[in-house]
Amino acid sequence: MPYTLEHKRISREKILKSAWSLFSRRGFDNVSIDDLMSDAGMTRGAFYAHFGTKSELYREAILSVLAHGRLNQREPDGISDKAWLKFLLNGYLSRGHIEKEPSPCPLAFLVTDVANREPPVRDAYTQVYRKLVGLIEQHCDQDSDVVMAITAMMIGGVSIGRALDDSELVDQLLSSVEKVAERLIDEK
Amino acid sequence: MPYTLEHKRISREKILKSAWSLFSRRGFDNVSIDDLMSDAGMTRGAFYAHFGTKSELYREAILSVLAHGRLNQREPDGISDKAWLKFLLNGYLSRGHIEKEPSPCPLAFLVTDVANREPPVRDAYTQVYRKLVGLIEQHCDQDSDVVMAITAMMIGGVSIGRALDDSELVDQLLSSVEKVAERLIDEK
DNA sequence: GTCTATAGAAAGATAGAC
DNA sequence: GTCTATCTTTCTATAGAC
Repeated sequence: MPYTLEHKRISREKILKSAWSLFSRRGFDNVSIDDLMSDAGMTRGAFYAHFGTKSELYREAILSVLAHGRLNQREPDGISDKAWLKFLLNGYLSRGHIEKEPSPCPLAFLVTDVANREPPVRDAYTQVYRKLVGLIEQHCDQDSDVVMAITAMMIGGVSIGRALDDSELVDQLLSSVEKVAERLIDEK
Repeated sequence: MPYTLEHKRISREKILKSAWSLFSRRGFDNVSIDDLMSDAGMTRGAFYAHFGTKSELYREAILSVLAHGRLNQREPDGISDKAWLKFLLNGYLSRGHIEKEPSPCPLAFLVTDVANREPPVRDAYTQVYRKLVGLIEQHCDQDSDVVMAITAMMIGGVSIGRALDDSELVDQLLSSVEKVAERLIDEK
């Protein structure tokens, strides 16, 4: 039996990982199934043994953040809620996240892209969004207005940063958002 | 002489208007030149008398906001800077902007889309972004950190709102961003 | 399950008539 | 300047061999 269930699971995970990375960096339409599969080390035909359509993969790739995303990391351990939140902010609002991160945040990298897609994809986005909001809510004792404003700033900051052409301006934007977000967290 | 210079100018403006609307609502890749031209009341072939490539039109459509965008409106007249800014915020962070506006803000509607494109397009986006930042800076006496955070919240709020699947959550997001932005404006 | 080959559709850009 | 017709490429999805 050359192909086990476990082998299939691994192939599926490889495809999801490639999808997360490539869709985020280039957008749904600019990634072909050929691109995806060769990045995952397979060829086109194998794709349909795992997913019914390209769009279905898109949805699954977004949802995979819930299981594998940075948001699940509890390190550094033993620090306070506020400190953890500031640690999160610092990594999120960074040039590294924008330029190099192989598994970036789909909320920021795919906002516009998702808005133009079918309900199942937007539903996946909404689930991930709720997760981020919930997480921030847990780590700072501010009302939900402030929490939602902070997430909007984070996602906005990173997505705008990716669109801008001027790296100085990007640095300024990221650091401004970080400062103001920290101020909002510490208020009260 | 059936085709005057003025007639050409008008055709060009029609194409730009259609491009602004359609690109914003569906994204660059999901709008064909056929779609654009029939929306503008012409056929495909005529396109190339006005623009060299689809991408060139994209850039021009984004830049056209500088001349024709809401940001140039000075109404309601005779009100204070802060009041004008709050008026802007209220319209920007609204379901009407997200759902019905025929000429929406490309900064919010096209963030992710622009990030995946060539330098000339990103340059256009950057110009429009600077314009919005400058405008907000002029109307509130806050440091540039707060100004950039507010723009990130605005653009983030609207673009996320377009991606979400749950209209209650969208309302909550928009109103939260508006409240916190107003609070930041009034501070000090 | 994965491969190669291919069908079928869509879209960007060009050519030539009016 | 605008039209119709067409070339060409690209890509999703399927078919059939191993």
